[in-house]
Amino acid sequence: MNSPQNNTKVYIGIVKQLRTMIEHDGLKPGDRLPSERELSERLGVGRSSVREALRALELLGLIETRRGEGTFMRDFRGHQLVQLLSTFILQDKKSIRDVKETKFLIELDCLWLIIQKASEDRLLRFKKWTLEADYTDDDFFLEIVTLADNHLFLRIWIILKDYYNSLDLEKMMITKQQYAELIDTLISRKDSEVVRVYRNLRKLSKN
Amino acid sequence: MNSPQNNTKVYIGIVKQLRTMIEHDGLKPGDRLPSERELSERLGVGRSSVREALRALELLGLIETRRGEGTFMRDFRGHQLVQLLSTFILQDKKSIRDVKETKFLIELDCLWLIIQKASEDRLLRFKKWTLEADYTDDDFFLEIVTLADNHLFLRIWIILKDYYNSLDLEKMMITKQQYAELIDTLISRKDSEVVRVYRNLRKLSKN
DNA sequence: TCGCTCACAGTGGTCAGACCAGTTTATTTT
DNA sequence: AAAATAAACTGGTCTGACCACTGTGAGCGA
Repeated sequence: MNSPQNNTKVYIGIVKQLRTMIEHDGLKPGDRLPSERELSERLGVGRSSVREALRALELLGLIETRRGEGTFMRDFRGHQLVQLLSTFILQDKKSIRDVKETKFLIELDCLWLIIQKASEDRLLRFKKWTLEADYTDDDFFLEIVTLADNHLFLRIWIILKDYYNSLDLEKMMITKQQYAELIDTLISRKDSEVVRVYRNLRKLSKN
Repeated sequence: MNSPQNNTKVYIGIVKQLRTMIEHDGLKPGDRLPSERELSERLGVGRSSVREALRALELLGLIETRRGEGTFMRDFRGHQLVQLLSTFILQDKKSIRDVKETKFLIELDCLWLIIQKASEDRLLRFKKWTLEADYTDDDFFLEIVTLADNHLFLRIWIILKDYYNSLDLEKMMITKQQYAELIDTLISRKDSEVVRVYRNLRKLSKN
């Protein structure tokens, strides 16, 4: 499906070559990449072009550079993307509302995922933990989102959380009782009509 | 201009200054940014540093450069970020499963948002459209996600959709009847217990 | 006056070289 | 052997140069 990219910029090509290089050499987080000068020579391009590619990857949080040491693979998390996406894209009031809404719905999605995926026994322990755990809002939902076992939701949620906190808004203050109530409700609805339709659609989407 | 602070890289500072510049001048998608050389002079930094900042923003899909013309604000969409995030981050099978799961749940979230936000009348027209519209899967859900009026969900969904399509997987084939059934169910549950708990939590999160 | 050509200025794209500021490694000195 | 020093890296930045491309306007001809 690759279109004939006639006007492909050099740094984009470098990014792609880096990607295959990383895959081929099996580079993992923490591993070191070749130096800028070596890449420049090996790929037959100028060092500035290499740098443009690296800076882009750095901003995306995929690599990390340390002066005097080198360039390293990074354990991708939200990172810089957070500040940029947030400060650039999320400026008006409506956007802030969208963030709240999205964060909230993702948290509920994860709660739902946990309940759908967990066994009866696991579910009881989960509910018990909900009531007993000593947590702040962030920690609580971080646990929820982690338990949902969906890395993508985790990534997105962390980004939203960081942005949300940077807004210095009033925090949600929800009691443990309310959480427990929600979980109870979701559990009791585990076989409800809505969920059944959800399930059907999901089954279909599993090719 | 920039006091050479220890750890702050110049191009990061430039990105931030660009951001405030865009905000201050009220630049909108399609508007032109100052040339690289002018920015270089105005900010008191080298042109290569300016370029590193611009390339990073370009990769994020925030700006667009046209040789011979200039640099322009972009109407942000998934863009390059898609291919990069996808090829770099989403490689193993579990990640693919996460993408499907996330895409699916976001679509349901948006459906839920529409139903929650819409008036009785709007809802009827929506349901009618669901049955009558001639759409592909993508178009249908694009409409759903758009109607949900949450730009963040829209952005994320487009990214996921593009990645999903690039996988060359079997498409979901769901009938209009099934869609309608789901919508009916969601509407009928609009005031159900689950939704009420959702609402309560949401109210609390509205500080 | 109108319409066309064409040179020119401006813009992004790229490169090479230079220097700075750190880190690591090898070498010398103690 | 240990410590101090020097050399050889690394990324960070700036400058100047050249290319390819675009828009403009001066100048020419009709």
